[in-house]
Amino acid sequence: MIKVKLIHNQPLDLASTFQSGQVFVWRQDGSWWNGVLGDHLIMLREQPGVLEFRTTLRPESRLIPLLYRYFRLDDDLASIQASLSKDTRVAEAIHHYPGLRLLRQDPWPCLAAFICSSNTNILRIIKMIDQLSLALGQVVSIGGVTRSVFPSATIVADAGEVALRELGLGYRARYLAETAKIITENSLKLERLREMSFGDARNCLLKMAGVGDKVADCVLLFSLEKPQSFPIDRWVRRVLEESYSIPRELPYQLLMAWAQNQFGPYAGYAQQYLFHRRRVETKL
DNA sequence: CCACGGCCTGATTC
DNA sequence: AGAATCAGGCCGT
Repeated sequence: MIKVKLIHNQPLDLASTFQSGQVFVWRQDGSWWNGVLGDHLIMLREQPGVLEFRTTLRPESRLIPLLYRYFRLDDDLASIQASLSKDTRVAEAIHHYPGLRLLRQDPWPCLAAFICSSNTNILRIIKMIDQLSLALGQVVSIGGVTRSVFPSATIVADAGEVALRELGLGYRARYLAETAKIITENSLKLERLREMSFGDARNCLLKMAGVGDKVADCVLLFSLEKPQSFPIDRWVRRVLEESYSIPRELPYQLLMAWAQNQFGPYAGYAQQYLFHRRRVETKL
């Protein structure tokens, strides 16, 4: 159980990155965070310019390129932030959370999480993801920390709607079961959506059960390499109405087009900053 | 294309 | 206290 370090030169704040609603698997335990990526348990601790980690992956050094991808350390965040800061509301949000980064997640767990996210709150999403992993996923542990792997689409499909309902998914059970089944039967590789254009990948997602505009845009942004994606939930809509004098209750597509024009090719980053800032403001 | 009601569930508000 | 509302929507009509 050795500790390994990933040295980087990028703004990175684990707390805001993990708690800004893009991912639901990370838990804080003292100065360490633990979570599961793929089949492996990861523990992370941040020091200036350095990410310290422990993992069940062997050899441990194999995790370094994976973390590099996961945290999108290939994005030059400073220059993205500079270009987004032409917008004063976004600039203000960046000022508060300069180390908030978008993550590059695995598409299936990401899709599943956001199918579960409809009409509910973050606490309950975490609970549902947790229940799915505990009931259907393999156990992984390091030292005293034990977590469970998020089950594959095949395992979820085999479990079936009734079992998912018993895990507390409610009406989302049918959506997740159906989508898992389609993905398994067509051996549809969600990763292939990365190679498609934003519009093509989006249309493909929209055909899946439980996936509408908002869920599709979350999956595109958080796992499919589409940084122009601009998911609009209640919070983001609220910000647009309050800070940009956007009329209330405009249709989703109209708002999305406005935002992509306003914020440009990295509109998704703007969304993440605005969303997180607005939510924290409410709690204050 | 838009508007509307129903839907699982748990916490919070009225 | 018990009902309505809210919470990171989607689906069918």
